[in-house]
Amino acid sequence: MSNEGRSKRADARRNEKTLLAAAAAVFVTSGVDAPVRDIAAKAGVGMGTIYRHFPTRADLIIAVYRHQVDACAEAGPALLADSESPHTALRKWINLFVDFLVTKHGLAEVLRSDKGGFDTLHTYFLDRLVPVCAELLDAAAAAGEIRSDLTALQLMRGVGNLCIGADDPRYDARQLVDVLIAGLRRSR
Amino acid sequence: MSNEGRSKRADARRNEKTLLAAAAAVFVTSGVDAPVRDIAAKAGVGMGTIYRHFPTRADLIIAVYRHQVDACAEAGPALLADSESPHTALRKWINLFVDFLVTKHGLAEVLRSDKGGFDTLHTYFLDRLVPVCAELLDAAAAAGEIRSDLTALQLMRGVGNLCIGADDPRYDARQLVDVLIAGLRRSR
DNA sequence: AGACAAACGGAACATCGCTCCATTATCATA
DNA sequence: TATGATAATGGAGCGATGTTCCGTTTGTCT
Repeated sequence: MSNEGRSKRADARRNEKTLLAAAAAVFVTSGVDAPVRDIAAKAGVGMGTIYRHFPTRADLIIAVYRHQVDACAEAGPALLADSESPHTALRKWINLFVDFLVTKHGLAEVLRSDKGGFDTLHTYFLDRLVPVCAELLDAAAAAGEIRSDLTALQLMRGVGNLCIGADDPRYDARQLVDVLIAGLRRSR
Repeated sequence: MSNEGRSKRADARRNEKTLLAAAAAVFVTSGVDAPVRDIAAKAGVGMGTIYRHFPTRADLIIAVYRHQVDACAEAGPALLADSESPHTALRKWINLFVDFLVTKHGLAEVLRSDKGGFDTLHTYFLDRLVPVCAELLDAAAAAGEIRSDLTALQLMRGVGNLCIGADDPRYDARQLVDVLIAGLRRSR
């Protein structure tokens, strides 16, 4: 899907690039659930073209943010190597993830749910990031720094949920995630 | 609004009861964002009737769950008096709130947002519960048991967010809330 | 150049929230 | 009890949005 190779026609490849740029632009102004028509208009293409390239909205969102998600995933092992303790590495990595989420209006909202056909999006994020999170989590648990009764999947979903509604200035998602991570510390 | 007294016509009062019952029934099967048409059909009335009695969906949801929210709010002071420590009272009260939220499909989802006209719902829950939460939070802070840099509003929103998607059996909202509350404990 | 398939565009259909007002039912009053 | 004022109803209709479908256009290959 979203083939970047030479296998498609030239106009198809061109339109895919145009669509990604248009979608990225619309996402920052109207959020990730902007009307399909708006994205099509911004790109100057018909709606059929969007659906041909990105059958579901999830596919489009994934394509737009793939690089950033990958960067976040790849930062995990590096942090683990560079930080003085696994718990610190975990905290830094989670902060990276939170920074990414809160700057994408509405992304955390649609990331949450298996509802509405956003299955693919949910699955992609989890497949890509849960293993990284698990590595950091295991390291911290092995070092005896945190409780070990929480799975990486649980933690990721919890953090994702806490980032919902971060647009509201009265709600500080970062602070709540801090509290959550503090709660991981092994008691006593 | 939603006058229960003798001031309205008999058929109006009758329809209001019918609507509340129908809405409650539909909410458990289809979630709180079930189509308005479905609720009207279930109640055997026209859609205009719904909008006359409950101008926004939030009004309907509030009317359906008002008693349970009130019960939760009133349980706060009682828990504070009965528990051995304010922190324990806070934990128990939060658990009460979480139990309420996770059993109402989709309620946490719509509770989150100022988006989509659910303002009233958000406001009602917060007006009713934040003062109670603040009392418990202040007591625990005064006892030196928890960090004091978190507002009751922040905490309530965080807990509400963590309850989103609790339908999924792989996601245990209660456990994550436990971790969050544990994170409130004053370090060292 | 010509032909063929890939890609396109946008009209058309479905769903849902919400409004509007002609019609119906209730109730105070004579 | 009959009646008229008016409270309340119901559902067609409008606008917004997601999604499909197919006649038309355009690239590419020979």
